[in-house]
Amino acid sequence: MPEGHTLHRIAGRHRSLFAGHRIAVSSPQGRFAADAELLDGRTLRTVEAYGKHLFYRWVDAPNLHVHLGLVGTFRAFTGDGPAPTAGTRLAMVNTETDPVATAYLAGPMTCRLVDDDEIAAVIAKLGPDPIASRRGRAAFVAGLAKRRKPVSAVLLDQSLLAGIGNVYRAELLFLLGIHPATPADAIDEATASALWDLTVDELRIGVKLGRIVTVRPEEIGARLYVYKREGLPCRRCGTEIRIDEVGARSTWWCPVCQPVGVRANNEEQT
DNA sequence: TCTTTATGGTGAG
DNA sequence: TCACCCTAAAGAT
Repeated sequence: MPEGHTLHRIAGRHRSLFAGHRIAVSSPQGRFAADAELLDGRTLRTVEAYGKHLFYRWVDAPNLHVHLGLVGTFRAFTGDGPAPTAGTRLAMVNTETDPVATAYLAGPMTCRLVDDDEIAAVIAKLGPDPIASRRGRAAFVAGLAKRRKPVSAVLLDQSLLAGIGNVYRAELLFLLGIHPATPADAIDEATASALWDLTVDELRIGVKLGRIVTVRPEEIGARLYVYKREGLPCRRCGTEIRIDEVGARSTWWCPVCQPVGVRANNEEQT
């Protein structure tokens, strides 16, 4: 499910399954039916991911912009896949390859046709995507220094950094020993820089593994340090993990490993 | 068979 | 800050 790593995984998979082929496009649910007709039978040129957004570029047809939101899912199959569910907004089928390839999109927040300018406008509102490019550290560090809100809230701001979601924000702050309520502008430059570097590394691990795994060294069955672990012992110090609301969303932290204050644990820097 | 929950974002007030 | 959108899987009954 969707943080930045998921979208880049989907883009890569869909490029390999569909790009360069004529694609049968339909809307089993019906809500995208009129637009699907404009894409049906067209050749998909490529698929791009930026932050949590997906862009499908076609030959002689408008671009498709998809954002999964909280509940959206994109499932892909090769060979005989299942029939689409009733909620399938968009179905793409490539019969030009053997085995055939199918993708079903359900529950997206956004599924619309756009022109190139609209894609540019979407990207212009986003901060650097650490998966798309390692460049962006300076902009991120400068952006943090300008914001007074708690760093845990700021990390979800896609205009500062595109692709981080609720899991990564909790895990990244744990790894650096930063209390979630720390004002963003109270974080020193070295720590902010380390936060960017760690974000790049963790998101890329997520793309590679296909899921968010921050625990190191990898323990059997353990993927995350704090996310959704309230009341359970911290994997490093045994203290009960806490949960609180930040910006209307839950976040989790260890009160010992992430003390109030600005002291960062820079052991993650190598 | 319900009810709940979710890794997200927008727009109204 | 809150209501709301969207679907599917997991959990409760």
